[in-house]
Amino acid sequence: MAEGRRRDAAATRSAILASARRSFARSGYDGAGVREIAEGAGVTAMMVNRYFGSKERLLAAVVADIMAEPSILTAANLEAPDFAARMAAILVDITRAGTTPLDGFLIMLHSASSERAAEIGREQIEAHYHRTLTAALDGDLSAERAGLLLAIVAGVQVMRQMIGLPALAHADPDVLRELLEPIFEQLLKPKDS
Amino acid sequence: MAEGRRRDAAATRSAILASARRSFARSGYDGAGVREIAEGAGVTAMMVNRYFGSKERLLAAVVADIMAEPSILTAANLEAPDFAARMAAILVDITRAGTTPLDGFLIMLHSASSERAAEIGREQIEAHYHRTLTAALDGDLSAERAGLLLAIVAGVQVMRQMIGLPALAHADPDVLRELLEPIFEQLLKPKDS
DNA sequence: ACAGTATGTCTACGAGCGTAGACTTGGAGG
DNA sequence: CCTCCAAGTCTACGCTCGTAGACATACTGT
Repeated sequence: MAEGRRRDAAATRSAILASARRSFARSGYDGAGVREIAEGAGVTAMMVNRYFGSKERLLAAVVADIMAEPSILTAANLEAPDFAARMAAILVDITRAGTTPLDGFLIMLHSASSERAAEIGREQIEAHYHRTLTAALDGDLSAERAGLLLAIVAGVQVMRQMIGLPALAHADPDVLRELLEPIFEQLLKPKDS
Repeated sequence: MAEGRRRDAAATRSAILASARRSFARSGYDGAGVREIAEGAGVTAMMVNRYFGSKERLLAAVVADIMAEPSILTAANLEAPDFAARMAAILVDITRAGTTPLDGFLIMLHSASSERAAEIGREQIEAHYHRTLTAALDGDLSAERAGLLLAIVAGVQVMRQMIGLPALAHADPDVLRELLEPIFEQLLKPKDS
């Protein structure tokens, strides 16, 4: 087991959770193995099941953990007058090459081929991101506009981090920000029928 | 083996290719099994390897086959004056619930957790979609704008077909079209510095 | 100091995966 | 008609996966 830690249940649980988060973000639900996750936490595979019951329950714990954290959609950001600009800046920064801070989306995207994982992701995305964003939008069609905003966030993540399309992955962040801002602006501003 | 066909190499090859396309689109590269693909083609698993060498080579064949087909980015569409509207309409129609006509993106998205599959997908996307679209755009930053367009296409696919976010999956197609069109317009129109 | 329990490990299982080689069978040409 | 090669199948391999139960060990309360 890990050197620094000896027989600390809470710390072990956290270590497994953190390792699972990294592995799921990198390889998706199916791609990440319990043994690999355990090794990343400095324990054996069985500890995963001891602490979380099963791999599926582990994923649910990871996703719940992530959703509890602040995100692009914090209240502070949602109420700011320059929300579009903030959102563009955060999205570009967060999806830069070599980093995976927005694990929530990434895990779900990588895991979406697994039926069960997709379901867990959909519930969490809808409950946290989509509901919050919809509530923050004024005007008609707020649910659809919120959905499209999330779709764009997801798409940028996919192309920059999963596919690694060079034109986006290696683009000048300022350029991307300037291109994305008016798009966000367009979806954020009230739509009256 | 299949009833209607008896000992026809070309037909068997096509059947395997078509079945693989369905399976890869549904479950991704890792999720789809060779036995399942073979069964969908009415043959045994070994035929897959006999005809395509390996599962990886089969994926490459499927992707190449898909890329050779006409897509949103046909020359006719690219040159049309109302390209943004066309693109929005096609995207919405193509990602409606229950259908998976744009297998190319979908397979790649579902398979992106597999390192090798992501590489195959990136090459094909860049060579076909991104290059074509970039060339069709006037003005500055055409590569970045093309990349963002593809990102939005990917994002809408992800949210509607993979995640199945209800607000998008069950939305009125006309509403989505109207929301997407100005966004595409914005990225398509020349950007001069 | 010692017992008891929480913590962690070891070995192993059944299943599914991609793949390989030997075998069988159908169907067309002489 | 009969032969022979393409077309397809069968059995099985080595591997990895998630999971289970029995076992070992370190900490803690008394």
